[in-house]
Amino acid sequence: MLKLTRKLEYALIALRHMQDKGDTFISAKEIADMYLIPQELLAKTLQQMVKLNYIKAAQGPHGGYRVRKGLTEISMTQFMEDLEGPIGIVDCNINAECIQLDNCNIRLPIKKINSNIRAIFNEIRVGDITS
Amino acid sequence: MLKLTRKLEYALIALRHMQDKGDTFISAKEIADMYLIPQELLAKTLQQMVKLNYIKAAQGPHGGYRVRKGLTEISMTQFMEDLEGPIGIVDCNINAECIQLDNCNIRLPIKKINSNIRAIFNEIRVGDITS
DNA sequence: ATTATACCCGACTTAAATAGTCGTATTTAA
DNA sequence: TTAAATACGACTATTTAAGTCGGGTATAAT
Repeated sequence: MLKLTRKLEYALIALRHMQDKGDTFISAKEIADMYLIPQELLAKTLQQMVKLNYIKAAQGPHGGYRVRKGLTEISMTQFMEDLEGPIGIVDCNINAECIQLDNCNIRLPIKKINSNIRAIFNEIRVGDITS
Repeated sequence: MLKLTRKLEYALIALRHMQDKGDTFISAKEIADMYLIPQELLAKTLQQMVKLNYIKAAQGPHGGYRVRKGLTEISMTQFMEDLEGPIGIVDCNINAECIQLDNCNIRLPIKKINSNIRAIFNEIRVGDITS
């Protein structure tokens, strides 16, 4: 309950590691070995972040990834939702497709909690975690 | 990601419904029918709440459950953890059994986020949702 | 006493989400 | 030409959450 996904953890760990290394390209293997993360899984996550323009990739030997400037300013909400889709502690906060909607007697207070949680992640920037 | 369990939703819906009905005993079936919740599942959850002394049960015809006074003062953190176990957005916030612990480069900021989320639920009482 | 309604409880099954693996192709530095 | 790296999609496994079932006990009403 209320867990972050591993993908997100791995992404943040990787970003922080890359950030520490400055402008040099870091391979998925290096990060996977260092933090004992399954390499293929990490690789997929890094590729996703390339598409999102969060990081830049270089192919070939001595290739790898490096963080793009500006990433650190992105809010955690955006980061998390880009990687994993919308945040919502219950489904009706996301798709509003619930058979009980009209009937539901706890909808409003739950919605409020949900926005409190979003607020937390809105206030945090990726850079707060990775630098 | 970051979802509440249905069990928790069902529990809150049931509590609110019972609360609205005052001191009369309400059957699991009545609630299940009204909110389209699987009856057996709801029943199990209600039974768990009886053990936790959150509600009182009466057996036999016209039996059912009713809310105990004082429940509304309990914090959501306590309520959630009683029903579903410890809250932690990552595992190392719960059991501290992670092979990467020493190595982990995002542990502290994540821990801080975790306590922010706990803080939200600490400030909310069950009664804020069910009455 | 009997019956019907409701709680009690544990074992089981199913479904969904998350996590992880594999194979193949492409790029590029040495 | 080779080796090291990314790119990408399909596949499998694991874990967690959700839901079901069967048999038991209590009790009010008749």
